[in-house]
Amino acid sequence: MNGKLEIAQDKFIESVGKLAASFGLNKFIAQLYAVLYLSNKPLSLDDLVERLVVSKGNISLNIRELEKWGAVKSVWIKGSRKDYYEANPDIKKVFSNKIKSAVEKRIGEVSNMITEFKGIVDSAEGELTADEKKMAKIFRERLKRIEEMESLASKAISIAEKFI
Amino acid sequence: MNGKLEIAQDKFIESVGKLAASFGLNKFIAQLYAVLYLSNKPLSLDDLVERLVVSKGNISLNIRELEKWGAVKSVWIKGSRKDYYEANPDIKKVFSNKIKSAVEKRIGEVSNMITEFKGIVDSAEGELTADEKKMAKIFRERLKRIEEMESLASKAISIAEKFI
DNA sequence: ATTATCGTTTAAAATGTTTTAAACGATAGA
DNA sequence: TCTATCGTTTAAAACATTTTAAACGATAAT
Repeated sequence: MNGKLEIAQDKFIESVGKLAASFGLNKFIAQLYAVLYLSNKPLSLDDLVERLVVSKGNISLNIRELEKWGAVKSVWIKGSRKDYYEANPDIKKVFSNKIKSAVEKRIGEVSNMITEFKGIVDSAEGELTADEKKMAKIFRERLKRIEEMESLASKAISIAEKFI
Repeated sequence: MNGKLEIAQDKFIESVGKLAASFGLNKFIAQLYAVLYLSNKPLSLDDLVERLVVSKGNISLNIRELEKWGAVKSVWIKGSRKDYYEANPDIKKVFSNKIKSAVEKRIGEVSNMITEFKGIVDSAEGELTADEKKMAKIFRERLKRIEEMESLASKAISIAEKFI
């Protein structure tokens, strides 16, 4: 490959890694996707080892994670025993799917948390002093705000779906 | 405080920590906000040390981070030498501000990255073989997809602003 | 002026995460 | 059947982040 093209690509890969890290994601997994995303042909595990200079095990592990996200799929190449991988080129969809499922999962968790919290507070109501009743009231009011946010997030997801 | 209320609060704090961690954020900083968010009165550093059982330094450090985000502000209490803190109760705004600034920052970074990448690829154009020209073409096409996503994200932010 | 009480800083310890190297099982090819 | 080539697994090493404890400067109280 032409030197400049490789340099350009390396810069890209580096930036993608930093970007992922700044979001608290694993830097390497993003770089792995980046390599496949820029490739004009499916790549094998060994190709990726060579391109990224990391262990085979690492790639194996993270490729499967990318597959789970629908960001990468394996392709069969006639006459080769190796597995080949290619990136889902619809990066917009890859991103939005990931965000959507992440948000949905968390909305569920928050919902459970609130239910549990409310339940305990309600069950305590009978045994509370006047001051504690005030506190319980504050708890309920603050929980309501969280619930509002939750429903807003749900709405946001359904709106976003129409756009993407 | 009534035992059940404290248990309820502890569960809440625990869940908030897990939630934050699952987003790749610092678990403790979220728990710190949670304690203040549920409190009916401003709390001092020492109050927080007692409630969360962590070092003073840790709280000092993370409170300032929360202040940066506009999630917490310090309040002055007459007759006390201590600093007191209270949570911004508008949790919706705290969240959306944080998300907005995070996304905006990253859009800028991606934009720079693309510009740089494009520049290098273009500068190489003259010295490329036929195959490499094909590759450069693919790079440009893939970059265009990222740019589309970028502009979509910008649009999403401005739409979201009207809702929140 | 001296002491006590604050919040902050920081180097080191504790903890958590990622990466590797090596062993392994599965399967294709000889 | 035996060997070579795959991808996967996993325990340990490398690395990164978080937390602490102790020292510190600033300021209030005595």
